[in-house]
Order: sequence, then structure tokens, then C-alpha cells
Amino acid sequence: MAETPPSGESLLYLTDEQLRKGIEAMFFAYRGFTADPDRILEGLDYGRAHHRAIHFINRTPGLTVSNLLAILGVTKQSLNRVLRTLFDDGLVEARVGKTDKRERRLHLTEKGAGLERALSDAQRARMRAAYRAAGPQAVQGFRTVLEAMMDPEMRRQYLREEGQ
Amino acid sequence: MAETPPSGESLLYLTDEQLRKGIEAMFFAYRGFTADPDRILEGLDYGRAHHRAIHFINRTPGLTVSNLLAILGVTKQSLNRVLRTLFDDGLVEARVGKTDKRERRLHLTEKGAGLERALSDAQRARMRAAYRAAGPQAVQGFRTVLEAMMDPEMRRQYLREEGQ
DNA sequence: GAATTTACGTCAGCCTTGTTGACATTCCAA
DNA sequence: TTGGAATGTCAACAAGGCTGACGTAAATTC
Repeated sequence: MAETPPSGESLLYLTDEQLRKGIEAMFFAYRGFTADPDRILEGLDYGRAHHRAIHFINRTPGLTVSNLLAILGVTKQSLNRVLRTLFDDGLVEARVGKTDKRERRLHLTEKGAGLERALSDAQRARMRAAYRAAGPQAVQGFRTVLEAMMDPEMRRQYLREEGQ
Repeated sequence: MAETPPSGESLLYLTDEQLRKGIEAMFFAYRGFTADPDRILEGLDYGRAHHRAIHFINRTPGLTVSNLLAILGVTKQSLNRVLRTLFDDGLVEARVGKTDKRERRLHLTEKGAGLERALSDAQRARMRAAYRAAGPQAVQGFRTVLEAMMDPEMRRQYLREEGQ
């Protein structure tokens, strides 16, 4: 209800009203964000869950099932259903871990990489258009706010290796 | 594959790699964005779909079912399932339209407003923390990029009345 | 005044993607 | 050698999307 009143340098950007706008921006933008890949996926027999798996396998080839589980934040049963169809359709292959043979290291096949490219091309195109329209300064702010919005655990996943 | 090489003033922020980072930022941040309300919702018999309906009914009291349908982008069958439980539980009430009696104008009840407050308080708290950590400049950029990422139709919903 | 369109509701059935719980296998590590 | 980790799998269920078809009341148009 009550908002801390603006003090010193304008804190007007922390108004409930401003925050509500931010919330809606996330909602509407996320829809746009997923719209293009969704269009590609429909018709194929895949959904967003497949897209996410493919994305992260591509990002980190050789990651294990548990890695992926932690990133996606779903149950193994749920992930397994998705992975099974990706194996069956020859988009993803699993290689037994070298040091630990229990692990299944996940990789995209040629075919899988092809779909990944199609999906991320579509998604990047929208992202690129938005970035270009907004400019580098805005993009910097965009990234900063999103990062601050993540759960700490997810932020770690996000930051991983490369600092930026 | 090939990215337009940096020309004149640095276009490095449009690299495929930078775009991928942006994509993942959206993914991870959206999870944080929904986490707090989700926690409140679970246990009650509601889900994200109920939250969305409640949010927009609160934002625009008296909006019609078709309005809400357009904003949420779901089918009426899907929305109806949600609205029915909200009616039954006395969180939302429908008033017959004054000029057009076919319309059902949606309003939150006291009880509905209570839940709305709980949900948006939680969501705003995270938003506020992120905004505060990032600063007004970054927030401005955040909003700019998100707006550019929306489908035009959604952008119209987003901008509606108040210019900012 | 009759016909059409609009706003809304509802029944039935389907799909994806999430969940829990239980159980088996393989293999690393203490 | 034994416990725990990494993984798979079966079964059942729920939320929340979807389509198609049909119904009704009120507004609009001819």
C-alpha cells in the first residue's frame, strides 16, 4: 500500500505503479519471446520443453542429466519423457561418461543441431531487433535488471564460465 | 551463423553470443519473476492462470470477458474454467453490462482484492529489490528492451492509457 | 419484425508438461 | 563391501492449454 516516499534523488521509479508496469512488461514480453520458436515447434511433435532441453544441450555439450535437471528445475521423470523422444528421433545422443560410467553425457546430433539453429535463429532475430531498437545502453540495463531478478541459484547457472 | 561485423560505433552488443545471453537471462529471470506468487498460489487451489486473471481484473475493473480473453491470449473455454472457480470461491464477481446486457463486467470482491494484494506484494517485492539494485538508468533500459520485444498487439495492451 | 451477429457459457475430449511415489540398475567411493 | 549417487522407468494424476460443437440472450442490421 504505502510506498517509501521519494527521497533525495528521485525514487519515483520504485513506485507501486512503476513496478506494476514492470511486471506487465515481463508478462507481455515473455509471450513475444517464446512466440517464434513455438511456431516452429508446433507441427513438429515438440513443445517448449524440448526447446529448452535442446538449447542447454547445445550451450554445454556433454552435460549430464543431473546438470540439465538442475538447470531446468523439473523432475527427472518429466525431463526423461522429453529426452526419450529426442533420443528416439535422433536429435540428441548420450555418451557414457569417461570417468564416471553412470553419467550420460548429452550431445546434439547433426539433426539436433539443425533444429537448434532453426529455433535459436528465430528467437535471436526478435532479440536482435529489440536490442537494435533499444540501443546498447538499454540492453545493458535490461541485462542488469534481469540478473537482479533471478534466484541466486539461477544466477549462478546464468553466469557460469564467461563473466559476461 | 555469420553476424554483421562491428561497424563504426561498436555493435558488439548484437553478437550471437550476446543475444544468447539475453535469451538465457529472460529464461532464468522469468523463473524468478513467477516464483514468489507461485509459492502463495500452491496450497490454495489456484495456479498461474488464476493469478493472471486476477491481476488484469484488478488492473482494469469492469473489463469484459472478451477484453480479458484478448489480453491473456487463451481460449474462452480455458479462461472460463478459471473464472468459474474464481466466481465459485467469491473472489471475482460479474455485473451485467449497463449499455450492453450481454457483457459481464468483471470485478474483484473484497476477498479477491485481498488475494491480489498478497500476490502482487510478493511479486513487487522482488521487482523492487531488482530495480533498486539496478538503478533507474538500468530500469529504463529494461523497460525499453522488453517493450521492443513484444508483439505489436501486446504492446498496445501494455501501453493502453497511461503513456508511461 | 425477422434474420443475423455478438457475447458468453458449456459439454466432451485431447495434448503437453508438470507432479508424486515406488522400484531397479549400475557404479563410485569410503 | 556397502551405502549412496546417477540414472531409467512404470503408474497415476493435475493444471492448463487446445479444438469442435452447441445453446442462449441480447444487440444490430436488413
